[in-house]
Amino acid sequence: MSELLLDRTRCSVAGTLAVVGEKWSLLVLREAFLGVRRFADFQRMLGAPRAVLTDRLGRLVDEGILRRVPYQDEGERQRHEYRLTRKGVDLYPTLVALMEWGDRHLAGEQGVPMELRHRDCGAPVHLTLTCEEGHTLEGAREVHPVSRPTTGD
Amino acid sequence: MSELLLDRTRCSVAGTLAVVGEKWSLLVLREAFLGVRRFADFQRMLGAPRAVLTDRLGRLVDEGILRRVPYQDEGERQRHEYRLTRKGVDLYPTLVALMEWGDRHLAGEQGVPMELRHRDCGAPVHLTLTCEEGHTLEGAREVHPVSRPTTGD
DNA sequence: CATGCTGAGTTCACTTGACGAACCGACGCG
DNA sequence: CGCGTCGGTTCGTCAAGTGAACTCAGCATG
Repeated sequence: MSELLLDRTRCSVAGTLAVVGEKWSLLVLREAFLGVRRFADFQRMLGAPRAVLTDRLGRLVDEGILRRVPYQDEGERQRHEYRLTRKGVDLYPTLVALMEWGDRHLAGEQGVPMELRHRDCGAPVHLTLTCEEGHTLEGAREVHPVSRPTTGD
Repeated sequence: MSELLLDRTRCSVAGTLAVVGEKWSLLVLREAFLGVRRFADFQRMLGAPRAVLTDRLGRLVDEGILRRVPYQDEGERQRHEYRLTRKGVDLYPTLVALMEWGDRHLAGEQGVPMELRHRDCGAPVHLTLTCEEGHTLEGAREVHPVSRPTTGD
């Protein structure tokens, strides 16, 4: 029960959602992981309103999740494209987690829309909970949350 | 480049976000994983407007992620509490993924607010990408997405 | 040189959603 | 009976998302 009394204002879940929890943000990132880089392509793939897309891309750049990189096609003026930074690439497990849940609980009779394979061996890839001792955990019941309020003082 | 032309309307990321992507939904679930079950406790921990909380809880129940369970304290009338279903528990990796990203990229000088430990051995728990051959992947670069459009017909 | 096209935005009117405070109704209690 | 609590609902306001129209730079075309 003591867990219920913890301060959760600094919770990292809330923090992350404050950064990427707005509508379209995670879908923009999904596209980025699938190789989309240009404004028009994001727009075409997502169908999001342009104003929202402008805002989300700008915000993700501000947060250091995407970076704007200039490029110039032949016979075209210079434009810029959006690429994942390290910080952005680190969001990959979040997208995989969302995808796996949808695959398990929302996929219709057509099966899952997309599979992730290990580039080296071709085997399907999954997210697993593991501890630093090397054990594989089956689920949330085997995890014990420990609060660390203001450690170090 | 062919990836760019895939149909992504059935994408599981989008599907999952349609279910739990609204504001507060994932924070409600965070609280549920930390043991919160009652309306008033959700409200107190989150500070969300009551109308929104009513809506989100109802929606999560409709989606089969939470279920309403009647209970009765001594000297109290019967009420009901909200508990995670199997489908809800399966969202745990999503929350862990969000938390780990926040821990890595948003934690200030106070360190991370909460740690997850293996209940059995006490070691810190992390999400890892693994393939069915048992390899541990370092990140998104080692994953190859394979579309499976309308398999089976 | 005027015209048009394209990518990337911006502006605008409209609808939807979030917010916070007030109100409601069932129930147990003194 | 009046009071307090829990779990909601209602309401006015304000922020956010939506889609269509407009803008603007620069290359290309006639």
